[in-house]
Amino acid sequence: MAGSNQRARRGGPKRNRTPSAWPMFLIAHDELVARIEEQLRNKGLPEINWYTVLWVLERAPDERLRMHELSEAAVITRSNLTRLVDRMEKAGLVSRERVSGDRRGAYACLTSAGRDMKTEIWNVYGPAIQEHFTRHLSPQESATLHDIMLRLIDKVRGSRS
Amino acid sequence: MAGSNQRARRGGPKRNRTPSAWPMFLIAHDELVARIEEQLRNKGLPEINWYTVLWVLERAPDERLRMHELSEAAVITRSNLTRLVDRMEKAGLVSRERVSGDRRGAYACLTSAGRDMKTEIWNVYGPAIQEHFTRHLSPQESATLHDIMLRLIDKVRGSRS
DNA sequence: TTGCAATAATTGCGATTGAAACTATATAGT
DNA sequence: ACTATATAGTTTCAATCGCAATTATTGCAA
Repeated sequence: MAGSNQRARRGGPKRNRTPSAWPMFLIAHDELVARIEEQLRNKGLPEINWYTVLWVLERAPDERLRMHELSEAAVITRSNLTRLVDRMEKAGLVSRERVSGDRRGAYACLTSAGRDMKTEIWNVYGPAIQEHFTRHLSPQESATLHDIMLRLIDKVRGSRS
Repeated sequence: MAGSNQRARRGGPKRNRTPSAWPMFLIAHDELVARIEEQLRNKGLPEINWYTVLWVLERAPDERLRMHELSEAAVITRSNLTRLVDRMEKAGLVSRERVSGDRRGAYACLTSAGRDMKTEIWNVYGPAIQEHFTRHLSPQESATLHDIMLRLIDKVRGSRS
């Protein structure tokens, strides 16, 4: 393999490797989520997952979804969703209802308190996203970021099945 | 407020809002991390945090760092780091040493088993990052993503102090 | 030198997570 | 109809997390 060196740089400055975006991606995620959840907590509001569940349910036909559908739509594992819905039910934001025709199943249904809470969370969450995320991106960058994330999601999902 | 409508679209198709990149960012993170940690687990290797700690320590002068420095460099809260180092110490990958001149302090020091483990993890982690992340980005996109994440980190940190 | 705020690290505790096991019901193949 | 297999949802258990409180030490200022 002698001679296979690409552009030997004897004694020259170190080659500039393109820095990997991966570690920055991890750090940005952790810090943004930590900061935004801190802001929610400071206002006595629950965590992001609660908002996600409420958001998904509000858009669902009849504002209700089977547990497994909600699990998939909200990207929360089955067992975590069971417990999350337990807590949210205890807080009166959702209710469970039986499914006619499939006695294994359960619906998670949005309550009106849940609808209100969704708004209340958004009043803090929305501006927080704006302040810490959207605000610092050009429309161009937002679009690129969106595309990239979508592609990564698509690929990683494809690699499982 | 009558007349304040911007571009009324009576009966036309819904307006195209630019989709927010935020939810995709959250989902991409969760799915990528879940998938990559699954691959690590499948080979009997520990989670990403362990790698981060080993990586940071290896680059530190004398392969050791004060707990609070390591905490900052690895972006792990103080209390979580204490317990993470407990586990890693139990596994023989790092050791704690007293600090001369400050009896409150402790160093976390990389052991040779830790150095080996870092390599072993990287042999799976590196390719996994490539497979699920880097591989799907053009060099251009990687650079953009890196810049954006760096900027977001910078801004969110500035907003705390 | 004494007292008081700041710093380093750890710990306690309740909440949340992940993975595997479990229960109940539904569906398919024979 | 009968067994096997798949699906829905929950539960268990151990591991991890976030936060506030705690312990020990240091540095500073009166």
